[in-house]
Amino acid sequence: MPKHPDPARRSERSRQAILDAARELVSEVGYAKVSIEAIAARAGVGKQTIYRWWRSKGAVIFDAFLALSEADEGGMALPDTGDIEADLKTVMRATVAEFADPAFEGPIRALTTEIINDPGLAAQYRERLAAPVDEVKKARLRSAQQAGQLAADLDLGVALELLYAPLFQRWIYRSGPLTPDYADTLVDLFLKATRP
Amino acid sequence: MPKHPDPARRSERSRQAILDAARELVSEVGYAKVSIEAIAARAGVGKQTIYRWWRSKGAVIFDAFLALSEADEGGMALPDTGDIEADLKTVMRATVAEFADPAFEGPIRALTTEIINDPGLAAQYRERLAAPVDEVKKARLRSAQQAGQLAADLDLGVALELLYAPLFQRWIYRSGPLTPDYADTLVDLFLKATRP
Amino acid sequence: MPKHPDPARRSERSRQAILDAARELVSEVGYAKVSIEAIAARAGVGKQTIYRWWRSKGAVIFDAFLALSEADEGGMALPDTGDIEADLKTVMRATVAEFADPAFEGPIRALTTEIINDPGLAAQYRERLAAPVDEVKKARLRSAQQAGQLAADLDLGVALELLYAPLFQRWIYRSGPLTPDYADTLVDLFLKATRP
Amino acid sequence: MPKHPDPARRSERSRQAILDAARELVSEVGYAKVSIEAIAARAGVGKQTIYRWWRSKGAVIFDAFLALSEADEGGMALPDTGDIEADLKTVMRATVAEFADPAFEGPIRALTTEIINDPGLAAQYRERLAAPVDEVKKARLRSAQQAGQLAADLDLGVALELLYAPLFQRWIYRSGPLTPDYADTLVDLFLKATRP
DNA sequence: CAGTAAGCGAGACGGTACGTCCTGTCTTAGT
DNA sequence: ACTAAGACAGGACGTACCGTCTCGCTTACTG
Repeated sequence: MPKHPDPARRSERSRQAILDAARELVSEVGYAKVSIEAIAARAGVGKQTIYRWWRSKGAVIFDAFLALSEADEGGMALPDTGDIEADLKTVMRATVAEFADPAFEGPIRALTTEIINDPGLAAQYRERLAAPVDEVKKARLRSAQQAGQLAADLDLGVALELLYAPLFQRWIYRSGPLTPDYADTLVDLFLKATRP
Repeated sequence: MPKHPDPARRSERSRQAILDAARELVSEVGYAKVSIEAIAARAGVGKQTIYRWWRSKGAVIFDAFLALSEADEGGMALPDTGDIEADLKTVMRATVAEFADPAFEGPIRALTTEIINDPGLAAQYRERLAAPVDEVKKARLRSAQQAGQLAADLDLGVALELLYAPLFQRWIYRSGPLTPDYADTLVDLFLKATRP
Repeated sequence: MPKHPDPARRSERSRQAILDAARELVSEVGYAKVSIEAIAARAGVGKQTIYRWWRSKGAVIFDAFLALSEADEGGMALPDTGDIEADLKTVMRATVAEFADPAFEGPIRALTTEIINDPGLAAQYRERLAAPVDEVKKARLRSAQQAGQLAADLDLGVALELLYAPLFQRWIYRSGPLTPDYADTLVDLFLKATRP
Repeated sequence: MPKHPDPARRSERSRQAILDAARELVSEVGYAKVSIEAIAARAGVGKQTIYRWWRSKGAVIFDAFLALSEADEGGMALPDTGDIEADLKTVMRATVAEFADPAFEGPIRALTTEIINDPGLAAQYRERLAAPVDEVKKARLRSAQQAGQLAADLDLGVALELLYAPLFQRWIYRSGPLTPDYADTLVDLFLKATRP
């Protein structure tokens, strides 16, 4: 049985220093070149303190960004003008812009890399990062559904996949440009596929 | 000026030994734990010989799997019974099964990891692995298009994304089961989105 | 002012457990590989309890063996048949045998290592371990002196050095065999050097 | 079978840098506080290069001092005025002074520590450091023997032990002062024990 | 006879060093 | 010229301990 340290004795100051250092280092040198040694040194912390509480470099960095995103969780909401097409295009154009933003690239590619190879991290990602965001998106779709703009029997989970996955895949493989036009195209196809 | 080695003098025997060793090691210990040293040792080759011809571990392993897949490139074709729905469901169910196959997992996740972080590898992937396969798929869609089963103005590249990306995303994030039903659902949505 | 803990409150049970654990560990893994952490763990004791009462690993282990040897201090006496040559040969042969005993080796080499590098430990060694034993030996020599078998002006401390140091040095450097013959040779030389 | 690296490929420049760094560090911070990491850093050498050629810190430092002492091996000779008592007193007083010299202490205590616990090192010490020196001393004794000043059947190895070991033991245990008088006393006892 | 201060087991902490592994470069011999 | 072999400087790995530092708990003295 793996022994877990007692969380009650955990030093909050060290935890914060580690997460901060991890974030800084990732943005300075890139995910791949971050080492646990460097995080420990930057945080002014013994390496053991990292190994005591995280299983891997990926887990630390994941936590670092998780903590970041959980901070600004509150004020998330999608526009709801009643016009589902207009609203989705607004949102998808914003998403496309976000994916095209170079500052966004590094950490997210790194994160995705880790998630691909670590099922545990994937589960955490889904539950703590993706799920809350998806829930907000589903709320907007549900509203449209009740307004009769989307098929009543539409599975909203699958719907989100249909809408977002093409964009995601194109971003991963860099297999095409991420433009507002592309966002519109995806919304058009999505609406055609999901209308009553 | 970087000196490029003379490809004419390249030892074919060493090249093969390296690619074989790379393939074996990936399946034995997993992508992350494969090292260039280990490949060299297994192949009975000097490390320099690897560094001379490849830029990174990722490039070697990519080449190793590329060579493998280029071997059986010839006989690829999709069913064309005239019934686009049936044909797509057949293909998508097969694809779903392939993604769910554990033997398929390791190497592909590793490959995807590399592709995410290396634009050069991504380009190679698209051109040498994805493009030929996509062409075959597009041929089937074009046939349906000409039969009036799909919208005439449909962009086939986008179409492929719409069809396959949801599956791909679900596989990456392990965010849902990969079942025949799911394949059917995707085909249904796809056909609804793309019909004339 | 360095604060000294109050010896009155010292837990005898912990003290014993620590000394026992130290002894066990030394004989199990050898002096060099014993750590204070291991002693504490084995003794079921907090590390601080060791640091509170001892200055170093060496001090603990020294104490452990000291306690051991002080236990059987009583019944020590050298043979006195009146024949100093025979008596010394008996004793020296026994000493040679003791040094050649593998079970004796490990701890004593370890102890000597510590003593060489720690003057404080050396002093303790001389006063608490060597002195009592030397006193017994000197008593026998004094008896011989009074019987006119040894020079009246012989310094008994130097005499003991002359008798035992060659053996000790040979043992340290492993520079020659430790045999009964060797013991006899040393006694012969000693007696020649010290007779009236 | 332990694999030994090929000595032919060994870098002489690295070897020298390591031995120099080892010597410097020992005299700067003392044997116990020297680490292999520090030697490597000071020498501008990878740790692996040290581990490749030496088994332990002790072995490196031993080699460092060995190399040093082998440098000035040539001009060693003991005085031979024909008066063995005067000559030995000269030599022993010098030896006593050497042992009492604080600059001499550190490294030699450290060396002795290592030798005690490592039979391999002890063998090297005897063969490469002690033996040549002992040979010179034996030569002087042999000369006295031939002049009829020492017993003809005296074993010169044992003789050296008788002469030097008491001093050595007193130095190790710090069990008495190292003075010229003490040197004289030892010579007197030695000559009494070994005269014809 | 409570109150309090010590010693105690436990173990997290900032650190240092360990010995191993691998990287990418360089050198030597052998085709 | 290219190769197999492998030494090299460098640096990160994950582990083991160091000696210090809280934590609550128990125990024994004291007011």
